[in-house]
Amino acid sequence: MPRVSDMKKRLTDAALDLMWENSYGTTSVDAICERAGAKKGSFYYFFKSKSELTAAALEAEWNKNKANMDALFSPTTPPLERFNRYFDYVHDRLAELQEECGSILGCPLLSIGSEVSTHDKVVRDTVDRILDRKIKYFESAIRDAHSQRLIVAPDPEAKARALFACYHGTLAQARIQNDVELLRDFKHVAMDVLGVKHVHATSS
Amino acid sequence: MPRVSDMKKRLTDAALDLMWENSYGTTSVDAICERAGAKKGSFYYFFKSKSELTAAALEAEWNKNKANMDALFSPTTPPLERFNRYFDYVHDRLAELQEECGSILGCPLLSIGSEVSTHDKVVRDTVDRILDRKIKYFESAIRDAHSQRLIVAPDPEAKARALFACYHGTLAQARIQNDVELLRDFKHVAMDVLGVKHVHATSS
DNA sequence: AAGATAGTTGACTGGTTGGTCTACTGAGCG
DNA sequence: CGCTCAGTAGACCAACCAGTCAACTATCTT
Repeated sequence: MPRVSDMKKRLTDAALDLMWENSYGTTSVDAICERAGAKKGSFYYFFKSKSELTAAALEAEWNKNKANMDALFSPTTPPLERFNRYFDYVHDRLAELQEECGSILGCPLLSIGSEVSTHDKVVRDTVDRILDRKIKYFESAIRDAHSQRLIVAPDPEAKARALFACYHGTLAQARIQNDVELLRDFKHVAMDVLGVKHVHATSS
Repeated sequence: MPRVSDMKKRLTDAALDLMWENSYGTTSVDAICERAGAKKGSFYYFFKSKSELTAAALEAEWNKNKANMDALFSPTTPPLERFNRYFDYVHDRLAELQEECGSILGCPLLSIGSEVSTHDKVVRDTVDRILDRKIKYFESAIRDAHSQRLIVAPDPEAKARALFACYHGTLAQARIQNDVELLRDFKHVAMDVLGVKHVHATSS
């Protein structure tokens, strides 16, 4: 078979970078091509539309991150510790990106998802699917914590969704205010949401 | 003074409607004009750019809602009850809008804010300012709850921010999944975040 | 009635958009 | 060598974009 090319990857990488830093709507096909060093023809050779490219980019990003998530949420780590490590990891990563590009970028799934949800079924479904997969990490950590009697969570799925939503709200807030410190405190909020008993000296 | 016109209001209303349902990026000046029944010239007579119009629209929306917020968060209402009423109100409102337009729309401030935060200072600052004002309602309710010993919240501002972020994350999630039910459960999550003791029969 | 002022009109510009199309290139296989 | 075929090139298109402008109109004041 003739010729192989890394162009597909270059295009999805470029797209994700631009959409993460800016937004889906303001990221043009031309801009994606330019950053990927591709010409229009190549773009439409690999993808039949901007929204298909976006779906592919999000899936690719997920695959890149999966191993990392698996490690952070390894069953060999105590369940509540998994959350701490995950939140630390995201905090550090976003802080790093902030130095590169000057802005807190939040979660691309959430930003892109909420931007296109009402008018792009392809991207929306992809976002939905990936979010579901991510929630599964939360869910099983919560179930483990429950079975170890660290928390009371008779409905781990609902608890996971709630915590997930809270975390993503905080990420969005951090993006808008461009303040990474909002993420530092989230660990404690998470423990509240999970219902971990406080080690406070306060009574009443 | 010659001639009065409601065009400014029609423009901000149209803009907010369109941006709420779709997004900032996909809402064109032409589309705003069409919905407002205005011509290009009128638009640029009142506003010098799309982002200035957006800022004005968000401020106008805030003013429209302020009285309502004041009532919901009235100091005459028991502090935790204020939250219940507020969450119920938003839930009902979004459910109503869903019937009209088929989608859960979330919070326009958050969607627009997170979309433009990295590249539109005017809109970003407006969003930031209004979010701050909204958090104040949470903050004073939390402070009241604390002083009535309903919760333990030595830092009401931080607690308010946390709850606010959690709520907006849930709104975003509801928008993406187009599922209003996610909001119904939030009341309980909120009580967890606030640290209200459970009335559960369950013992650890 | 006259004039000042607040608001309206729509044609126009120059650049950008997502997307199409045809001609081309180069690596590997027989 | 020459064929095949994955991948590349870039000109082209119609629609659309934000924004400009000079002419126009309606209403109030005097």
